Amino acid sequence: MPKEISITDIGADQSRSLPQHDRYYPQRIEKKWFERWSQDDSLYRAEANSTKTKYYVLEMLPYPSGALHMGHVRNYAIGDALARYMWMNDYNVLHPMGWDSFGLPAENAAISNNTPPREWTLRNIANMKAQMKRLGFAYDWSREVTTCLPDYYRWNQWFFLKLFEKDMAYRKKSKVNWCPKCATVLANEQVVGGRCWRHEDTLVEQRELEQWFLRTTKYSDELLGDLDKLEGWPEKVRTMQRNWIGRSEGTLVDFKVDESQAVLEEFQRVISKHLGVRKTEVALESHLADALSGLDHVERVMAIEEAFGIKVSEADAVTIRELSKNRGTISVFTTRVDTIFGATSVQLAPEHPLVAEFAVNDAALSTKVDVLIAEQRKAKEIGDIGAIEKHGVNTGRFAVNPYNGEKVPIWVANYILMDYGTGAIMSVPAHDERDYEFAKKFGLEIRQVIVSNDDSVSQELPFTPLNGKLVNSGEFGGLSSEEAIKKMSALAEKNGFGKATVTYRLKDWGISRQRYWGTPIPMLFCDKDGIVSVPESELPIILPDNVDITLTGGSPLGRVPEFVNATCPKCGGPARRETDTMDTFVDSSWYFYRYTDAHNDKAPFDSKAVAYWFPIDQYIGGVEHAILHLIYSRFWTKFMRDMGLIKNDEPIDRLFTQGMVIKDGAKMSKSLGNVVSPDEMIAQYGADSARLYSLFAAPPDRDLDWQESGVEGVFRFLGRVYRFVTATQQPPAKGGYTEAERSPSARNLQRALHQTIKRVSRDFDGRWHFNTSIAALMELTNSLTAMSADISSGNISPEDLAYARKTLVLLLAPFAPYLAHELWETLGEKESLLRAPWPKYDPALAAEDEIEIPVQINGKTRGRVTVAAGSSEEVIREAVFADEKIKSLIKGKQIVKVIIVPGKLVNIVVR
RNA sequence: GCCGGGAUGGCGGAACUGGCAGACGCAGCGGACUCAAAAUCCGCCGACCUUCGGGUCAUGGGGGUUCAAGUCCCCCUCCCGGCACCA
Repeated sequence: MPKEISITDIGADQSRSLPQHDRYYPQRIEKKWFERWSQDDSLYRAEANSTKTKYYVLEMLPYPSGALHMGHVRNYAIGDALARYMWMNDYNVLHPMGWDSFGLPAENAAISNNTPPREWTLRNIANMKAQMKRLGFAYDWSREVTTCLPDYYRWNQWFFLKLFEKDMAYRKKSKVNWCPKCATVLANEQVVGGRCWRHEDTLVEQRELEQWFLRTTKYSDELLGDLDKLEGWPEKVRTMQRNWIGRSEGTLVDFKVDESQAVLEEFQRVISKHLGVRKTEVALESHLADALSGLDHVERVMAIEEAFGIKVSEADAVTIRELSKNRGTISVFTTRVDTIFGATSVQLAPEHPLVAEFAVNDAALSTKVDVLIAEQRKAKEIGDIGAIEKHGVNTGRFAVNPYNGEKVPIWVANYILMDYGTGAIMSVPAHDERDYEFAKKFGLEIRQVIVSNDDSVSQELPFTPLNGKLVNSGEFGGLSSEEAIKKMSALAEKNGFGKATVTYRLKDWGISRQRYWGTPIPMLFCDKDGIVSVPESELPIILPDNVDITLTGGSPLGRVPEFVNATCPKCGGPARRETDTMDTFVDSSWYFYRYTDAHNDKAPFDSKAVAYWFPIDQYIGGVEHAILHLIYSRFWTKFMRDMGLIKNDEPIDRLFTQGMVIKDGAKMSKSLGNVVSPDEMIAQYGADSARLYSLFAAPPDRDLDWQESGVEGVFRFLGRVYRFVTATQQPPAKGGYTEAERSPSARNLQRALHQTIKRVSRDFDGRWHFNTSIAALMELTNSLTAMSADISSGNISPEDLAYARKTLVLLLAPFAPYLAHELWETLGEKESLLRAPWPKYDPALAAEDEIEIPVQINGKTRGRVTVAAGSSEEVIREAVFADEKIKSLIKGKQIVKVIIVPGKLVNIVVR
């Protein structure tokens, strides 16, 4: 059963044993309100049919690892403060929470503790939910989403069927990333520097597997273009997504493979063998070579036999036939087609299919290519493909540059990537640094075809800028690079040897996982009908319990015959179920839509509910999801829109990424042993202090350096607030104050309150620097405490004091809800604090009566004068020149200039 | 290499649009209360000089713009994060 946090455990605090009436005693207060909220949390619920403006605030749902850590507390404290602030500003707030509860840790726990994943996960959820409640987070639990339960994952399956229907999900055999520790495939997004995103020490391997893919690339352009619209997102995240999508405009150019040279060489070999001389001694006269190139291979063999009086063996004839085959074209992708007259070779990735063909009859080439492949793999494994030294092999074949008919050698090189572009490039050493380096090393020709328009610019090779003009480029000579790119692309398209195109780094999303604890993919394999989808009416395909989990031997579900064996819905014959499960990022790609209608069993959600709540007004979470979750969920949104299910193009209007929680210079982690448990914090200082400190110690977007002693500080602050509200003496009633009659002390009080209202509200509405909001509340509390003499002497009316107490409590409510609720009740307020109106800022009351203006002489502060607020330049000038100190300082000097910034400062420039 | 973010006291951090650098908090020092401690309250708290009035220097380094620069411009160093032989 779930282990609820025992509240009585928490209250045991022996060191502080003073009478409780004048002491802040969080354990007592928090216990009381915890119990009340446990009985009734209806105020945390979003309202149905509300006339208020909606506000959807969401924190990223956690993986139920077992217990909350301070990073969670910080994340949720930010969201909770915002939710409470919006409630107090009369919005209809949706603030839900759920569990991203499929995933590998549950399987690992199953193996090491012999606990079924389901049980382990649900127990963790119960524990973490109790912690969240203990921390006082105001979630609408009636909408809780748990992704590992069938009422949720059935809709993953439903979506998969829709994706399959629309040809947005497909099955393909391909090279995939494999993490040996996870014993499963990883998406490209889950590989970080060649290593598994979960296992920093584990290198990802490449395996060839049949996988389900989602066509994320269909939305490449939209995913990229719409980033410009997401103005409420951090620039950093948008940039990371732009880089990830990696759009680049360029030109595809087809180079025809020319075999005549290789054929000639083969003839040389054959002839030299027969004549018993070295290959180089066989001179093929050029006319013969030309003649050969026009013949088919049989005619070639006959021609050679006749000319040299030899008999070509059957085996050699076969080789010649192979070499004579037209091997088609090599398509290269380039962003600089303007440099193509400088292309002096074509370079293929070692794993390019053509390379294997070339190597079939060339053992030497094959061996060399294997070395290149090995080098490339190794580099990928270290995670630094740039670190390997450039290496290449000449295939002896040639390709024809379609722009000038020139034959250039075809090489294979270890720095060419198969998975970008076409896996082949044209090499232009004069105008590309990498090609230059390669050409130098292997003695390839370097031919400059772009020159600078500007003589003052250094033209040292490689000359790469785009602002030159073409030379040695036939009909294109003299054009600027930009013009040339357009014209040359157009020519390629017209003549059918290429076209302008766009290439992306983004790949389709491989979602198959060879694991147990995930959503079963609702597909069947039938010997007769092939791949068949499960009929919608049969959903959900339930993930079976009692499965033997091991990390070897493929998908655990494959060992459950009751699961695997099914009936083909088309032919009624036997069929085999897909035993892979879905990537857990599928779960989190649309969970926030489910919150709008969490109990719908007819559809993933009601479109009307989504139309009302979406987009999410404010999403809050760690920057580590900048690519993964945030790109998948944008994709999912676009797909659902195209299905007609929703209207919004993007799921999230504003995104906030909070910093990490650091301790002793490192990210808090179990392995480093520097974790601070929220439970300990709560036990010692209370939930309010834990929350408040996580907001106070640093601006939310920066990393937070956790210092135990800092918590002590906010705890003391809460104690001062508690004492001010509960223990300050009620002043004697004088009654009948008008605004004009207010004592200076009372004016000061009003001013302090309204200045604080302004500062705290500003932080919520703008930049979210809650550390300064809390500092403002501390300053307010300090000045209220300092006014105690004024209060007890009756200089402040009971009404003003009551307003001060009430305002302080209201301003504190988003940050320290337990104490605020307690004090609110102490003040005799009947209305719920969560719906009490946020204090309104009155500029007139916040205004200063008098201000002190610093007076600088030549930019250095030398004195100050006090004038009425809002004084004109003239008044200030008079006050400054009447000041004795200033007078003596400028005596005998020539005044060059007097700068007066009303309300700010005065600067007198003297000589 | 490219992109994004940083660098301010012993520490975490303030300083909104160029206008008193160091708010607020921690730690430290001194004091009050107390038999004592805890708790609480008050004062001091960047460096150097000082005739105790004040003065000089200080926001990673160097230059510049300006009456005035932590803030704007140019150059450089270092740190964090992301991407990276992407053709």
